[in-house]
Amino acid sequence: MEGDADLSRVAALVGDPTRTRILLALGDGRALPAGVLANEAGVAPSTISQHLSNLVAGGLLRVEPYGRNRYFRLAGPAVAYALEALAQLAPAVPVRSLRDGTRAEALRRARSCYDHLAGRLGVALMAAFLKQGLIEGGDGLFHPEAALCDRLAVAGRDSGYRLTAKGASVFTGFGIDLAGPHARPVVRYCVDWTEQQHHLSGWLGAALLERLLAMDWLRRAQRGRVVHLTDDGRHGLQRAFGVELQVMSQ
Amino acid sequence: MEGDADLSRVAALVGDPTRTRILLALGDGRALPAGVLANEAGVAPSTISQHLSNLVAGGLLRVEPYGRNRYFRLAGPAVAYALEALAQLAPAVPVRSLRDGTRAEALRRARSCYDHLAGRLGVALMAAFLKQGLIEGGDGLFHPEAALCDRLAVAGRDSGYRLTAKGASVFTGFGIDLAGPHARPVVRYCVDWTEQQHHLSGWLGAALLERLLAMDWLRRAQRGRVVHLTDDGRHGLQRAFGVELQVMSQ
DNA sequence: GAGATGTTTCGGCCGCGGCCGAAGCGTTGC
DNA sequence: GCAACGCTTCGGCCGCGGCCGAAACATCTC
Repeated sequence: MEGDADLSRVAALVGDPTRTRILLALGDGRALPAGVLANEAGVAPSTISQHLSNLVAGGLLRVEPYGRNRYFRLAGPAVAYALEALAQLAPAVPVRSLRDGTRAEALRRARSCYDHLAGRLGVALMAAFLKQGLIEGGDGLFHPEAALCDRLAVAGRDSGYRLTAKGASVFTGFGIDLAGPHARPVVRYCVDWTEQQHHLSGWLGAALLERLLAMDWLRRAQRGRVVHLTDDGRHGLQRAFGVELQVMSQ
Repeated sequence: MEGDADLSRVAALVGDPTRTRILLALGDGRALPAGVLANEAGVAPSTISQHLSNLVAGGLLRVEPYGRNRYFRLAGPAVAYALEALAQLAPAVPVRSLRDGTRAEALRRARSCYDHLAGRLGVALMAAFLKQGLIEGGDGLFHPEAALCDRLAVAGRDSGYRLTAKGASVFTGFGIDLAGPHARPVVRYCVDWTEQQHHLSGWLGAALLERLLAMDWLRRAQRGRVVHLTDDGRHGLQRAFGVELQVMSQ
C-alpha cells in the first residue's frame, strides 16, 4: 500500500502547467538546455531550474552536462507513453487526439533528427548497413554524447563505427560523394530515442537523408519532423541495402 | 498550444494522494459508493465528495446514482491505461512493476466479478452461449444497472437476455441444477469493463463459475479476483460450448 | 586573470487547494 | 408524517509549493 504515494508523486510532477510544457517540449526526444526550456515555458531561469531538478529527481528526465550547458531529455520512452496516455484522457477535441495519435505513430516510424534519419526506419537502415558490412565496429560502450544526436556533432569523439571499403563503394554508387575532407566525422551514431537502438548520423547520415529526399524515396511532411517513405523508396531500399520494412509504407 | 493545459489538469487530478487512492480503489473496474471510498481513502465524507465531483468533472470517473447511493467507477479503460502508464514511471521496485504488469494482464484475461466470470474469458463464454443458441435476446439498449455488475442484481430489471430451451438442457447436462425458484433473475449480464462487451451474470453466471471451479476447469489465484484456466478447462470449454480461446492458457 | 554566459541556491511572497465541521437536500423506511 | 441515512455545499483554516530576484557557482572566452 505504498505504491499509491509513488504514483501520485509522479502524477503531481506532470500535473503542473509549467512542468507539462517542459515535458511536451521534450516530447519528441530532443535534448534541450535549461535556458531554452525557461524561454519556452515562460518562467525565470531560477524557476525552471527547480522544476528540472524535481523532474530529474522524480525520474522523468535525464540530464547530460555538456560544457557550461546542461541538456535535459525525457528519461525514456515510458515517459512519453505516460504522457500520451494522459493526453488521451484530456477532453479537448477527440478528433485532435486521434490525429495526434497517428502523428505520434508516424513520428515513431520515420522522422528526421536534426539532419539525419531516426525512428524505426533509421534504426532499420543502420541494422542493414551493419549486416551488409557497409559499416563495422560499434564497441558496445556507452557514448554519452551519442544520445544528444547531431546537436553536438562538431564536438563529438570517435563513434566506434567505421565506414568499410565496401561501404564506401556502395554509398558512392548510390550517388553520395565521399571524396574530399568533411567538417565532421563521416560516420556517427545516435541512440534512437523511441527505439533505444542506434541509427546513423554524422556527415554520412546527413548526406543519406539528403539523397533519399532528392530521389523522392522519402518526402518530408508539411510540418514537423515526420518523413514519409514512398513506394519507390520502400522497394529501392530493399534492393539497394536489403532493408526489411514490414508495414513501413505511407 | 492549449493541449498542455488540459494535460496538466488531468495529471493534477491524478497527482493528489487522496484522489490516487480513489482511482486505485476503482482500478479494477468496480463501482463503489462515496461512503466506501471515503472510508478507503481515510478522509471525511465532505472531502471525498469534493474529490469525486472533481474527478467526474475531469472525465476520469462516471457516476451512476442508485437509490440514495451514488456509485462511482472509472470512466473507461483509457483511465486505467493512464494509471498503469504512470505506475510504470514510479521508481519503487522495478520487479514489482513487472509482476504487477502480468497481474494486470491476468486480470484482463479472466477474473471473477463478484460471483461470476468477467474479463476476456467471461466475454468469450457469453459470445459462445449466444452463438450456440443457449441464450438469446439482448435488445441492444443500454441498461445502466448492467454496468454495476451483480452488485445490484437483486434490484435489477429485465436484462434483455433469455435462457432458451436448448440452453436449459445443455446447462442441466453440464451439472447445473436449474430447477426450483431462484432469488434473482437467472440470466443477467454486465458490461465488461475491460472488454466493453457483455458477459454473463445473474444466478446462472454465479452457478457456472461455481461449477467450473468445482470441476477444476478454473482455479482462483491465491489473492485477488484473478482466475486461471486449467488445461482441462481450456479443452473442456471448447468441447462443451465451442469456446474459441486463443492464448488463454495459464 | 577578468568578463561573459549558463545554471543553481536561497529567501521571501503569495495564492491555490486540501481538509474539516456544520448545515442543507434528497431518498428510504417505519 | 418523522427519523435515519447518504451525500453535497459552504465557510474558514492552514500548509504546500510555484514564482521571482539576488547572489553564488561553474564554465568558456579572450
